[in-house]
Amino acid sequence: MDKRSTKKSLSVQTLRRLPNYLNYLKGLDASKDEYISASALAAQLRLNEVQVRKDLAAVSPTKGKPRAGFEIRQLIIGLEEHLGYNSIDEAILVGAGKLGRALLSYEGFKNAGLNIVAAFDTNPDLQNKSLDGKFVFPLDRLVNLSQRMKIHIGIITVPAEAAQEVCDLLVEGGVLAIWNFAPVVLQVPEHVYLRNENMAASLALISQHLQEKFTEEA
Amino acid sequence: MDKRSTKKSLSVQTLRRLPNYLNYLKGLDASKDEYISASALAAQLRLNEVQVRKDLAAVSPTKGKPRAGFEIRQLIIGLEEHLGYNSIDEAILVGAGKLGRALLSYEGFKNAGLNIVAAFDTNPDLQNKSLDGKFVFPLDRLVNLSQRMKIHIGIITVPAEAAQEVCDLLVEGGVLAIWNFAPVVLQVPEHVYLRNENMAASLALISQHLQEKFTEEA
DNA sequence: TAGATTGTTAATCGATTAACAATC
DNA sequence: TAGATTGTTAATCGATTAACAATC
Repeated sequence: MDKRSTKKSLSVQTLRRLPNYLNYLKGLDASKDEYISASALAAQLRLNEVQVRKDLAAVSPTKGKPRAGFEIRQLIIGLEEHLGYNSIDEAILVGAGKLGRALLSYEGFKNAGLNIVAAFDTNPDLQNKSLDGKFVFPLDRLVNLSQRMKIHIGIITVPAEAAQEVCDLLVEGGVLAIWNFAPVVLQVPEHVYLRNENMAASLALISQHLQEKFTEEA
Repeated sequence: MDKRSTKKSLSVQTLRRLPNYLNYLKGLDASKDEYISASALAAQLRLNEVQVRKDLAAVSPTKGKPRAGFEIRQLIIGLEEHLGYNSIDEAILVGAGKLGRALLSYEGFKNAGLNIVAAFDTNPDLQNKSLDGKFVFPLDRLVNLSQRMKIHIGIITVPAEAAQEVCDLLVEGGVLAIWNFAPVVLQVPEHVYLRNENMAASLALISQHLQEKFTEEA
């Protein structure tokens, strides 16, 4: 049996917390402590203790030890495994504007299991040369290249107006997941997983919070 | 009584959906329909009908009409109000790297009630001139300028290692909310609202989804 | 042993969904 | 009137938190 299939699938909420655990643990001095308790980690990250304990129990390959906590090295391994950092996925990015280029040049993706192999753009000035280390192709090469390279992930960083059209091309190119940074609700077929990075929502949360702060002061 | 204080505060989940409603409604041909039903909107956005109806009821200044639905123009007004698009908040951005510049030049923030008034960076090559329409100051001007301009929001787009230090400066500068793009868990005092834009989590969700797809096929 | 910490079971909470009456 | 749609109340679901026994 494939070992992968034994990996339990985690809730969206849990998965959101994992990168934070990983960042924190990696920031620790490895030579200092071998173990960390769920309680200590919870205090640092301002989370509920039981919640952290359950999360850690779900990802740690080894059990936690009473009185000690969880083995940090094992936790890191488990977290990276569950975050998919070991299985590299290949992606193409469409829209080599400012945001697109920021993503193209972001070094952190490599360690997070994402490899952006090529970029696409309609602007002829950007085409057929490298930009931030990735070759930029014209848009009409997308479907063919994507199919031939069996790309799984498409990243959309084009303006809102162009996003659905690009999305359709990616689907035609056979991608199985789309990471959308454009502020539009895209229509995708059932079998394609759509993940929207929605900054407008973040902004709205900040805005609501500030307004509350002011009204309660008044 | 201040009208603002009558605005009910919405749940995080609801707030996340609002930008999608707004995008969709704004994309409609204004001259075509005056009303839209929660059912129709739900179908378009692949959401539950009752959920959409409740969301719309919460933000629409006018009640929905049986047999017709909600008045689109009113909905747009209500959505923009609840998303905070009418009250402009001023922000400063720290870290004029690729991602920082992408945000500096993003036109959409203006309409979303966010005005980035200045940028800061440690790199002398970038300092004391305009970049993407914003003036870039050296980091040691941050606290003073932020205080004097009574800035409410700080945006962090520096590498992980520098993020906490920048965060502390922003807090000292008196910001009330921090929008953090660096992959670190920041420590902020109680009164400061922290919003993490956590792309690692998005990526993990995509990765988990792809793995499930493959294991269920196998 | 005593006490810190894990792991598990039960209670709580909030969000989603279902059921259905009210309305135009 | 009939039927589509709203609005509301109740049921369900899942995630968080609390309580507590097990363990080293």
